Amino acid sequence: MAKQPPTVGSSTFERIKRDIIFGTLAPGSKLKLDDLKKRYSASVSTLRETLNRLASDGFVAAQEQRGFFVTPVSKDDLREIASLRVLLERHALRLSIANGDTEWEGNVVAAHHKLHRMEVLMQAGDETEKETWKRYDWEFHLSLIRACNSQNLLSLHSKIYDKYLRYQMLVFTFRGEAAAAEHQGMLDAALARDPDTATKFLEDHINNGLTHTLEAM
Amino acid sequence: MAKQPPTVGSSTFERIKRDIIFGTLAPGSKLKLDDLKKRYSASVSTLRETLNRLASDGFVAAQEQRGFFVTPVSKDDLREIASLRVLLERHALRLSIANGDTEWEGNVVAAHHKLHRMEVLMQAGDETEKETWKRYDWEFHLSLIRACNSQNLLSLHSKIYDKYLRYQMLVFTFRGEAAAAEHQGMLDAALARDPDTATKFLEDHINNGLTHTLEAM
DNA sequence: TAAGTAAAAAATATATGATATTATTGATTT
DNA sequence: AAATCAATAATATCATATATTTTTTACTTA
Repeated sequence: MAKQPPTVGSSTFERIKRDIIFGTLAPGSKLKLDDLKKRYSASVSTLRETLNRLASDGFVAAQEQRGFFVTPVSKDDLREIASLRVLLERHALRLSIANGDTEWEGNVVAAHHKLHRMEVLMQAGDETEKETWKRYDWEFHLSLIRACNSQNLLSLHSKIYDKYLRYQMLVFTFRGEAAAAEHQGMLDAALARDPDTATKFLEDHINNGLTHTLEAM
Repeated sequence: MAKQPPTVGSSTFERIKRDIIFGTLAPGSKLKLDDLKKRYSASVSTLRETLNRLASDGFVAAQEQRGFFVTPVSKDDLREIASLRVLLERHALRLSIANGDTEWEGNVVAAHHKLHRMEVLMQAGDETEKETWKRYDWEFHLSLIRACNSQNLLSLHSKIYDKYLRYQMLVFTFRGEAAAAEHQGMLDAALARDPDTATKFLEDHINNGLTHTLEAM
């Protein structure tokens, strides 16, 4: 029962999305089909499908008759994204804390453990694992809200998270101890089933990250 | 300076989306490329681009190697959608009431006027204008939150609104006087710059609609 | 008969080439 | 420098072709 190999379409989608999030494809740059064809070794049909999907997700801007561009960035857009992330993730966290069972707690603890290990490493100056660290960050935040009991909410949140992530990657700098403390605060409050404290830590966490990123832009 | 004719792609997108929202394409049904080709007179490539976009928006479910389906409906999904609409629209309404200028007020009043005219008509038993009525409903709700000052929020909201709309169309019945009163309440509170009352009316409005639809399902 | 399996048919995923339309560029003129 | 127009490039769309995968049908065997 091996997982079937991903189709050209879905793997191209992931690759382009990743390249946009991690800045390999610069904000605002033109996405010429001919270039992409070489770069991702896929046909025009496949690429157009992919770009249309990414456009719907907001990573690509499609201009009728003029083709596709990497969605540009701006401070205002970042502020909007951060604010939406707060709105969605706070809400999901509250629901999750109210609904989560022991299984959920276990997953949260596990996710935090992995993230924390990585944070210690990064604070020691090791920056080789940026991507792993970001993945663990995502997994921790996701684990916290996973018991919110709304697929639609989780799906919306993950889209916003990815957009937020792009801005973080754009000006990459590690917030270190502060961010780690906020994560710890969220963990403790979640396990203590204290939604007010947990959401307070979350809100600070996102807003501090926002300030940090805005300053670096 | 005439608006340029829409491309085959975008008009196909709108048509299929509309057919899903208004139930012409039944929930869960298979979307065979060959059939769609005839029905919308577009090529497979164009259709696949369209379906991929709709999949990203959640109106179509794409199953790898097995093609596309109209996203199924369920009571739980509807509850999630309604809850998200409350979350997003409440938030946007608060921001909008805080930011809106006189221009905004004018647009809100105008949108409500048109909606109200239609509501009177519907209460008199005329059901021929369902689609116009629904458009005016959308325009009124949009006008209220338009001053929220966040493109991202508006865009998220419009996607959720459309999903909610599909459920309403699915079991179409007019809530009549009650809904009209809630609209009036929102209008008055918005003009009075009373966010608490306005969001209360909004929340009731959506939740009553939800109950109404759930009962009819 | 039920269950399983192999062959056939249908549908999808992907690629390519062709055409019409639209944008962009560069040269030319005013 | 601005405006114009031809030449070039790029996109949007479609029709076809092929490989793969699903689904259906027919057939076999327990």
